[in-house]
Amino acid sequence: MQTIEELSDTLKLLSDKTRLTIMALLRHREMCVCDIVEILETTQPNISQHLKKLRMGGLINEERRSQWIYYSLNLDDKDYLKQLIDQLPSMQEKINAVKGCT
Amino acid sequence: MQTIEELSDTLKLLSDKTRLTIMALLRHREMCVCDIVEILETTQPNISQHLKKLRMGGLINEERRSQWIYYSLNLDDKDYLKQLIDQLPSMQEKINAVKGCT
DNA sequence: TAATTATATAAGTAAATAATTATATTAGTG
DNA sequence: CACTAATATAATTATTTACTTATATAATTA
Repeated sequence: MQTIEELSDTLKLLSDKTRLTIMALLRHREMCVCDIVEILETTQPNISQHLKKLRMGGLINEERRSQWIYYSLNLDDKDYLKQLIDQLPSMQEKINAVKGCT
Repeated sequence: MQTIEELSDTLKLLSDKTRLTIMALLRHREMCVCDIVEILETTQPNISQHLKKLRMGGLINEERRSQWIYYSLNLDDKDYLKQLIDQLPSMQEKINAVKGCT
């Protein structure tokens, strides 16, 4: 159970198409910023800012490994959000289509 | 399964605090516009416009009965949204606190 | 340590949108 | 039919926000 304000803030995070696509990507595997930038074909600051919002909203985890920072879903305690994310189409084709940024 | 765009549009509808509160209210029972206006303490056009968006997004039903138009949830085929709405706190106290608009 | 790669932050701009005020529509009633 | 009540629509305004461009930080490597 949460307040209406908490839930609306969370849904606001997920209601942006770019951020929702990031969540769809991370459903497949953790990714670093450059992976996401390449797949979504946008600028690095754009993705970086969206990731920051998702992280501050508690929806993703961040972990630095040398020069890369990996992001992953953080929904283990949020079943009602997992159900949402499960509605999203597979991003596997898009993931396969790029070569990786390293 | 839906497109990312469809889901983000739906979440945008639910990410507004006023609209999410309307959904929380309708979880208890169908309501006419004046009920909601009274409970949320805002203007009639404001609520009317939010209801229109929710209706056009397929999230609520509309039914006229003489001069009143009653709105109710339309989530029977959307389990992943029902779970969301179930996260919302009860509005029973707020509903009890008003006298009804008729 | 200079150069490079990956990422973050800051500032500015343009577009989207919630709320307000004013007006129109629809239905019931004397 | 005039009047009132319930609701919708239109237009305006103010706020929010996504994206861009420019710059800063952090880690790696030659």
